[in-house]
Amino acid sequence: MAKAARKSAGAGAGTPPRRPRLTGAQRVYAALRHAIVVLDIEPGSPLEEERLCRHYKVSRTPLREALIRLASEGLVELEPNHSAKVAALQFADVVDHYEAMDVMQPVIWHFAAMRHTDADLAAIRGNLTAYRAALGREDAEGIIQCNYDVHCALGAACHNRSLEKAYRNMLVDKLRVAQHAARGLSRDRGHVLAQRLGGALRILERLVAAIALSDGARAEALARDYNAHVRRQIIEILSTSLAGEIKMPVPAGRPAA
Amino acid sequence: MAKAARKSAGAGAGTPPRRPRLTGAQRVYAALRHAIVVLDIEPGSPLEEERLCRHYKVSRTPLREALIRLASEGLVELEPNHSAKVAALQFADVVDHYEAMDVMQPVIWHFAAMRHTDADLAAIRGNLTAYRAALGREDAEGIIQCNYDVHCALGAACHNRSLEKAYRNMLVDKLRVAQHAARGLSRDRGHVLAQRLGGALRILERLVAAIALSDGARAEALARDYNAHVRRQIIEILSTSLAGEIKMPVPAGRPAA
DNA sequence: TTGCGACTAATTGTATACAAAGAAAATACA
DNA sequence: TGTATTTTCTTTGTATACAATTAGTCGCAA
Repeated sequence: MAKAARKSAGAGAGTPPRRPRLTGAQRVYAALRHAIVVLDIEPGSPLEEERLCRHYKVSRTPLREALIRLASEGLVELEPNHSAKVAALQFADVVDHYEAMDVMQPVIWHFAAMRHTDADLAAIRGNLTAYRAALGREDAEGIIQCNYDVHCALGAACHNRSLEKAYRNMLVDKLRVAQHAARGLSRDRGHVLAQRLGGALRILERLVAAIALSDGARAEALARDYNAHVRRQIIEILSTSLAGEIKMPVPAGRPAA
Repeated sequence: MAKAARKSAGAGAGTPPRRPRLTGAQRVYAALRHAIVVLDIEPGSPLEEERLCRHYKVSRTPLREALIRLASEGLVELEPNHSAKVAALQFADVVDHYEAMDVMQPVIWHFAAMRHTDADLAAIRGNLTAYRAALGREDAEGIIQCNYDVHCALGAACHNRSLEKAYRNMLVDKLRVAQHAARGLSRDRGHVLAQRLGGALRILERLVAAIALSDGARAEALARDYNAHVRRQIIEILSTSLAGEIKMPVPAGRPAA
């Protein structure tokens, strides 16, 4: 578990020959982030510093640095003089997330279609191939990670730092939502996920075609389809499989958009 | 300068009776953030830890915590084994920012109109009053801060954690852009800003009316007007007054949307 | 003069010690 | 027995010392 020090999980966004010389804080950050995202650590559970220090074999200084960075990503909650806690994902957060995605996804895909470079398109295709393979293997972990990578590549392709940053932040939530959903699926989660997300793959393949043609309007329309599809699948899984695992306060009396 | 420990610069978003018991790291974070945003510290300049420690009278541990948090906000750049640097704002960043705002602002305003509570509306009105007063005083600093507060209140009123988080991140950039622009205006910056942003105030007043009527479509339309207006004003200021101050590499060969 | 290389100084990364705040437990009292 | 208070203990916040890395300087040789 502790070796989850991916160099930079995202797509091949132009980071120069990154030195593999990682600081301890970076290692712990990556390891903790992975552990939280894949739910190796229970949401809501406290993160006592001493305990984590022993586990990751570092002192409190780099450990705290990792916690601070995770806190600003929203993955852990920090309150002065209290133990850090793994941020819990409420059902309302899932609803909010997909609503936000409904806004961002079409824009990102549109811009990606209009502004991509050849390298961007190649990166997207590469990540999509990996995603297809993961679906074929019915590898739940791989499906989720590769889907994330595809979206990172799309974010990079739209060539707007501001939008890309916002999108990447949302993708972290997406990762967590997907992991929560997958978790409710007992043993055959790979199979179920592959079933449920096969349609998503087809949409993504059409997206690549639209991007190659620089057809922004089509990409935008596909984004709406994609998001509606994925949201329905994930919400169904969450509603049926878990029902209680995730805290599910009545979706609140919010007027519909 | 070091007493810039605003309790929570944002709008009256529902934080319960915050204990005034701030940790040193929080103080330094707030002070440094303010200093960077209002350009007391030159963009690009290095932030040696020892020097800042002496200045803020804390040890390196809390200071580094502040730097890490600022780095994840994008206000400073952190590279292992090198001094932290104040992130520089390129002209391309400004362009990206307004493009992203073109996307987010209409959505935020729409949702704010549809979902606000009475308290939200009151908060927005309060912040707008402060903004109007700042314009009347021709107080550049106040204009920028109150404008920020108004937008924070709007973000809170849309009741979607995901969108609000994304919007708030963008507002930090907005702050910086505005400060950069104001900086190029020599002595009478308050007067010039008040002149240029008078139109923005009128749009915001119409927005409040639309929100009170829960008229989402109107709010959305106003957002487009508002953003177009502000972008034009700010870009004009940046183009004429500075021209060279901000690094302005040719707006890059990006295909238009 | 120029280019390379070792040395020195400065700066960051990490570990650890101590102070302070909070939580839990034990005790005293009604 | 229940509650309030004090005490103890755990856990975080901060300071500081040390290790590791980097940048700059000086010297030397081509």
